[in-house]
Amino acid sequence: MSVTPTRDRRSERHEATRAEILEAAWELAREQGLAGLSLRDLGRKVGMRAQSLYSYFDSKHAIYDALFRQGNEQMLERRSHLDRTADPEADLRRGGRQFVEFCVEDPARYQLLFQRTIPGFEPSAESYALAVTVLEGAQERFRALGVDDSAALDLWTALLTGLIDQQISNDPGGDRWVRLYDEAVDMFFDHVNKEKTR
Amino acid sequence: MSVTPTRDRRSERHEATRAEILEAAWELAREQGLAGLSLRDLGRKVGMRAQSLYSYFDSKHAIYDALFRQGNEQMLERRSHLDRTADPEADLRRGGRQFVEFCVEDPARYQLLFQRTIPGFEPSAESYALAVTVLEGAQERFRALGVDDSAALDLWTALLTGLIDQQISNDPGGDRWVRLYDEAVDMFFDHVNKEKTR
DNA sequence: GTCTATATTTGGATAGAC
DNA sequence: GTCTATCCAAATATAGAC
Repeated sequence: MSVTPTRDRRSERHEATRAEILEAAWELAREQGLAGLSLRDLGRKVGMRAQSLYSYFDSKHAIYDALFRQGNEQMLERRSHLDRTADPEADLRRGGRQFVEFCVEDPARYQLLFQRTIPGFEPSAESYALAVTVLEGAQERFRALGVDDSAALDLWTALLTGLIDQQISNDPGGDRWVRLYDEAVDMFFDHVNKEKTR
Repeated sequence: MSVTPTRDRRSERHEATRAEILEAAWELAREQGLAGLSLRDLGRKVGMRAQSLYSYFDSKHAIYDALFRQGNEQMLERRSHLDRTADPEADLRRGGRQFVEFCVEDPARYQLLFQRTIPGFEPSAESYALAVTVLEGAQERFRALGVDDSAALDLWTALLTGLIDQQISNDPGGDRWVRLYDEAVDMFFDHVNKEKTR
């Protein structure tokens, strides 16, 4: 008679190896660019042949998908620590700063999650929905602020991504643009509040 | 006795073919992304084998270089039609708008000129210097405005590239972010003028 | 699960005939 | 200047032995 153990040591090991592969993939993406990721290098990094990776992922695409999902989960995890207070402007300020820092701290992740530069890669609808959640959070706070203008949300995202893109493209690892965050947000809220009272 | 003609029909033809190749390269870059450009496709598009392209360019790299140079020349040509008036704020407004439109009208060109996403491609120092010229023009107008703050210039570039990036990434071919230009610039100058009078 | 062996494709690039 | 013929390298992916 066979006994079914409650823990499946085999699949635990499988999952652990999968996680190890993804971690190595992040490192390679950071080192040589997201598009430069190759299965050979990835295999070498985890101590196996490229072909053996197929025991863990169906394709290279599936690896990008898993990375995309991990990135989104990291972002949601980060955002879950943001409390909502009675002051929506302060909430937006903190949310925006967190977003900028999250993006700048790992340009490869930013590229995967928010830019469409991997040829032929489309995130799964499920993962994409996570990203929309973040935008909706911001929109809600704008409404709480009394701003019902969709242009305000678009201007807000443009302001944040402008700082992020300039920081990543022209001063990687530095803070030349990130340090302008408070000033930029002051500017933005001065503008929004002026529009409101018109 | 041989006679030297004043026109060299052979090199004229050579130059014309080079130009034709570059035009085809732009089209391919627009269609399938800048990084997706391949010599095989490029040759097919101009009706020759990939190997024959080597009669016109030393390498694929040399083609990117030539494209980079052309893109910068196009930008400078465009900017040469911008007059400098007695009103530096109006000059900045027009210059910024022109820049946004120039970038948005050809995302592949924007990617080549301003983002660093082609693996291993570094523009020649000469071409890079052209790009710096544009920034210096903006800086000069800020000084004329009485703004001597380098942060203002950085905030200005972040604002413009934020609109551009969002437009290209999230509404290609549309105007969802570009149409916010005037509002964004109003916001910016309100802020700058407030700082000035403090 | 990992390996060897191999298929296939797709790049960039060179040599030499015409 | 263009072609054919080739080379070389790198990449994804599959088959089958162990």
